[in-house]
Amino acid sequence: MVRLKEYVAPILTVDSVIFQLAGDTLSVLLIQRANAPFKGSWALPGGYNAAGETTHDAMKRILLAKGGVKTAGLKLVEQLYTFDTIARDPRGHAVSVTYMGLGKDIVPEAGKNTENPQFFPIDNLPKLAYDHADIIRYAHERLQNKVTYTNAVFALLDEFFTLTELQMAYEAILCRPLDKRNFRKKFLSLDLIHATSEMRREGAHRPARLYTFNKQELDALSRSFD
Amino acid sequence: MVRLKEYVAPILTVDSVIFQLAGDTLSVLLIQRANAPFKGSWALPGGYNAAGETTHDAMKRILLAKGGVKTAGLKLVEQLYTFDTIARDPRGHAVSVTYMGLGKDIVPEAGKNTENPQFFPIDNLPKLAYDHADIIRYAHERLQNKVTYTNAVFALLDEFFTLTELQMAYEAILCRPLDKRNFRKKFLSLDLIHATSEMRREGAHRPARLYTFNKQELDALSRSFD
DNA sequence: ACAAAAGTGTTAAGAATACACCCATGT
DNA sequence: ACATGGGTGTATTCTTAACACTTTTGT
Repeated sequence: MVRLKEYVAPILTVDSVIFQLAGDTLSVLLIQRANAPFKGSWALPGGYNAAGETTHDAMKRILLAKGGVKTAGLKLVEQLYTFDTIARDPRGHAVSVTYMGLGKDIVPEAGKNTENPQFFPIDNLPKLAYDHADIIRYAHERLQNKVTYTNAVFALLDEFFTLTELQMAYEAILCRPLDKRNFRKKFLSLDLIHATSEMRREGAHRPARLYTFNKQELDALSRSFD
Repeated sequence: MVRLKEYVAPILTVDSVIFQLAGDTLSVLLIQRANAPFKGSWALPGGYNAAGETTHDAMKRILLAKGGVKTAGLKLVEQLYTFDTIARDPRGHAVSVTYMGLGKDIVPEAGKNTENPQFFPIDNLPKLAYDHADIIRYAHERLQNKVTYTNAVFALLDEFFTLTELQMAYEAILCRPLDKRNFRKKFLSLDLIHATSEMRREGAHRPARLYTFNKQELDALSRSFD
């Protein structure tokens, strides 16, 4: 058993995978590291979690400082997994708690400590520092699962959206085409969304009805989608 | 941004939820705390994770030291979630990485530092220290999900088992009765198990055919069970 | 012969899949 | 009038759910 007097805690870090839809592709927020190690490399926004700060608070602080993104602008934040096989720091063993965040129209704002935050399409990522490519893959899988048994997509869409936008979101996340008629029939039968009286008209074609989610919070589906 | 020279890591701890089937009920390994805080209370086996040790190694070490259980005897170990809202330690903020372990016929062995490890039926737990009741609830939910989309039950059964035992395992985990004929039809159609030529005879009734899993490792189902 | 658990099939309802044309608008 | 994306229905297959009796053994 570890004696308390000898106890030295491992380094604790937090990394965030922030997703949003850019047009019809899923994209991830990356920063370009300002410091060693991996200085200049692209990486997930992450940093040290000091004593007295919850991992979620650390995530908020670091995301704003390095990524220029306010957590309040995310519609869903969820803890993913804790990775501890990486030697993140020259001082030794580090443990990284990872979070996934979802939002819409996120614009990273440059600040004193931001490290060139940019969104990259998930299927066209630059070479990444650490094991961040693995973390993103893990987050993507989690998101794919999440949208099949919950209403989590709401967090990637505007409050009001068309069924085509909804379908495009699913296609971007699941990386495969879906049948339009079946998609609509099924999704409407799930009782997660309802039509509004509003239409959106844009371009030389029939206007689209706008829908909205019954709840802007995470909700489990009665039966799994797709 | 945190200056490295000022950086003090939070305390890192690891807690394990070890499940096994006792007869036809799911049970959890608990220990009776030997030290403050919560001295004398029942709790999950858990302890400090020192620098230089992965959380998984810490879990193994602590489970053996306090719980008298060798991790090698578990058929499946999986990280659950990282909790950091608890004030586990008088010295301040602590972060706890939790693991779930599944096994069969686990017998905790008393040792120098074991703290009276015992299995308790999940529906009849004593009052627990910390937020451990929440952690167990979380683990149980995860297990319920896991057995519906993977072959994870294998880790709670012997290598050879009867279909009745398999069904009883599912009923214990899901906490509801299942239809015998539908259960067998469905499970056999999933291609996870196969019949052996062996039968088990016990008691004054027809002997039961023994089955075995095709793989003794985690495998995703083609379609979700139940 | 009886008690006890093992084993087995059918039907009906619901869900998933495959698939092609008309509609409303702007230019 | 035409180009563009929005919107809609049906038939088939597969999956789920409900349900009760016969078989094999030990005593």
